[in-house]
Amino acid sequence: MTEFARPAPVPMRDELSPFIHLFRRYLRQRGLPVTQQREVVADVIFNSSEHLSVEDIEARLRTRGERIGKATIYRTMEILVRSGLVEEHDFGEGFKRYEHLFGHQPVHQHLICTHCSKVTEFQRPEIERLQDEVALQHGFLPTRHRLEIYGLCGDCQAQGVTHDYKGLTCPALDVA
Amino acid sequence: MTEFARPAPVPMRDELSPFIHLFRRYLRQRGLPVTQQREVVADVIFNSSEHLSVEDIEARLRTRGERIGKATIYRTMEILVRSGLVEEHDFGEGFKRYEHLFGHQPVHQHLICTHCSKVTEFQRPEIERLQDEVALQHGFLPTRHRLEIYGLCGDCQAQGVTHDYKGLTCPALDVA
DNA sequence: GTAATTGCAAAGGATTTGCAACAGT
DNA sequence: ACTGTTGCAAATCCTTTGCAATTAC
Repeated sequence: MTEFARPAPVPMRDELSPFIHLFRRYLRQRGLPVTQQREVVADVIFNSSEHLSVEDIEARLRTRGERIGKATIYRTMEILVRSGLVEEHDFGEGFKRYEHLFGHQPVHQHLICTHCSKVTEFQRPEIERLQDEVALQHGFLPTRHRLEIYGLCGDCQAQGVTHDYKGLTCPALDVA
Repeated sequence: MTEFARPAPVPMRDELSPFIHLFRRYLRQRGLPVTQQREVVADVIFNSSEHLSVEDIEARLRTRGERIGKATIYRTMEILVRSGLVEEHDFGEGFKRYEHLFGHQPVHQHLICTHCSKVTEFQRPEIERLQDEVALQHGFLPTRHRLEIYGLCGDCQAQGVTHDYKGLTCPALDVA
């Protein structure tokens, strides 16, 4: 039941995200071949508003009937990140996640549910100021920052999920 | 020249960090054996004000003349984190770093040099407020947050180091 | 046609796990 | 004595890399 005829195993160029043009343009500017694999991988990212792992991307490609090697996905992500069209995240899960930068605030932060891994974005412009202030105080030349808040999302709370043990340990408070 | 007689290959109990008592106490409370390996590994962390990787810890153990398996270090770090005496960090380097929590502000943030990996700590209490505010707005139940600022430390700037390409890409700005 | 990409499988690095020998209580 | 730990090696997970076949230009 995993393999059966799909309407359009190879998606038509016209059905790809309009943002694909930006990626094609970037590739041409660098003299890099615009391959079908690169287009489809980029399209998966461009069509998702989530923070996808390489495994997620693979799964969506499979759903589309595409069979693209994992190495190609990794190599394409590298180019996409370098192009500035996609951002790489490491939420401490042991693997990376990717997010396109269209329709987002140019700088934003993340709320990460430690139970269901859902990621919600928010923006607090004062972080930018704070970064510059702190950097100045320490003679630091800042390039980027990351603010992440971990906890339980509303859905998980509604389902009665309680906190993991994280932070709930009882540190020994006085010397024995 | 790596192997020669060391004064005290096995450190005496009395020379261990006074904080070791806290760890012993934690272990006893749980009915876990207080082993020499656990004590020495904990002592390495307790005696360093840096953010150590498992490899760093191994190196320091070697310097002390201790020969402790990597698996034991990993297993001990797990207990130390659970005890609340040590905090685990993931600065996106592909491995974890550990820091003890004595003599630190209970909550603090990090400045990370992308060139020499030096970590500087700072504290901005307003982050706490911000976390709670943002969480409230999104129906989130926060447990912890992380604010990290990446860039070049003063030393590296003084040595004439310039930024990596990170953030210096030129995203295609208009549709082709 | 030529140069770069693809896909596979092997390599790599960090971390984990299985298991027999061993240490702590 | 009994239970849990240690250390080694093998296994696992994510990611990178080498190389012959293939594709873009």
